[in-house]
Amino acid sequence: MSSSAITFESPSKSSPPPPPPPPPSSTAAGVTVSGRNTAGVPKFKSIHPPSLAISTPAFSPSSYFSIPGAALTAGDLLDSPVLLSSSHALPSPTTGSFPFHAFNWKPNNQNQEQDIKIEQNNFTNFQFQTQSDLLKKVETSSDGDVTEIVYKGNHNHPKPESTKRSFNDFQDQSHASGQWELVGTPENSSISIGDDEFVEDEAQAKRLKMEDEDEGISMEGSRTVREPRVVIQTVSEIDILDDGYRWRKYGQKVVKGNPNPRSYYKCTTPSCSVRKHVERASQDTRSVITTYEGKHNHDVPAARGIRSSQATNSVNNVTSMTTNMSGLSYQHSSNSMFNSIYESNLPSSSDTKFTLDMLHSHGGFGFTGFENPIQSTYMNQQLKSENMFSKAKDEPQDNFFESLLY
DNA sequence: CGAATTTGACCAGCGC
DNA sequence: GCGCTGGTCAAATTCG
Repeated sequence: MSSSAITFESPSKSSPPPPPPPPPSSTAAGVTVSGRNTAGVPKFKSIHPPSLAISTPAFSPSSYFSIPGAALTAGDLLDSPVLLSSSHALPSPTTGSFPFHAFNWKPNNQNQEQDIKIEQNNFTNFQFQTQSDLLKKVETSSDGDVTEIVYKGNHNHPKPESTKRSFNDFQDQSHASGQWELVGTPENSSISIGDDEFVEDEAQAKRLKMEDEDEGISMEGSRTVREPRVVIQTVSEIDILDDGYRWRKYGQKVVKGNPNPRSYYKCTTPSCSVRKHVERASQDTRSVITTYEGKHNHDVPAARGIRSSQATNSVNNVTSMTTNMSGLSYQHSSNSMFNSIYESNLPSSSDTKFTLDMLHSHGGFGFTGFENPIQSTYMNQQLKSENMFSKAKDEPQDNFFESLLY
């Protein structure tokens, strides 16, 4: 497999409330996975996960997206947990899946679902298409594979209103926000998506960057093979955000650059090697950074003490709530996020549908540990506002959201 | 009493 | 080689 690294640079956050001023090095806020830089583009220094509350404009002024290194093939991208985001490509708060209405895998905007499927088999026509006048630079290898895509410049129009405001509204209501990022499998492409809401957390960002650079090295040199990794940063008063799985704490360590200890957890399911570690951001103790590593080889454990009918009702309730708050519809088709379809109602591409199951089926984004974290943390944040989240730590396996999975 | 947590020790990778 | 650091192990302890 050809190695590739995706560097994704998002603009400074443009949504209210204005974030604290980012450090100078973050004038073009964003993330880097490979640690590479592109001439003419300021090298950003750290990962800036977007708000889970989707207040994040992933793309806008000086958006930057590059795929340096070797050719990017369908397998490269789709065999990785890469999810590309634009200003509209926001993860579903309930599914963790992404509307790809702003990120078009092919120039043809029609029938994107089909396009995505096609792209899984043939990625030679990969293009990044935005809705803005961005300067775009696409580099391809001799065999036609895209090796690098660089976007430079500024939007000459206001950021389209869409889910962002909805999510901001939602965020305001929930009094909680979150950030998440994806860090790909080392053998594949990787991407992080973020904004600079937490740029002030330099120590954390630096550490994350270092980790991501490691990923980049491993990607290009196959130095190490690591499990797919997903980093989720959320604002929460509690450390342990229930993701539906059962975890056993096996260690705790204070790591450099963060006075807050990092806790290490293993999935308690036999033969499942998924691990995660949780820590609070060094300079923003409200932020909980959860890093998942590995891939669950099992379904979410059955909730204790809840009946399926109750769970069903819960699903309906939360789905409805999310829909109303975000303006996005959500179809819950099974207990797996990857079987869910996230459908955007945005006018820009009302017909966009994207199922992570597509990726999952290719063993790429197959990071089942990710499906529930996104879902549960975001939803937990919603419930937090309703004081329904207070039990999460005390009863991490029995919480409301776990029941949603069944 | 089984499960989960705590915590010090140990190990491996890396830089100097 | 040595020290630093992150990650893991496992015995002891606590919890439900």
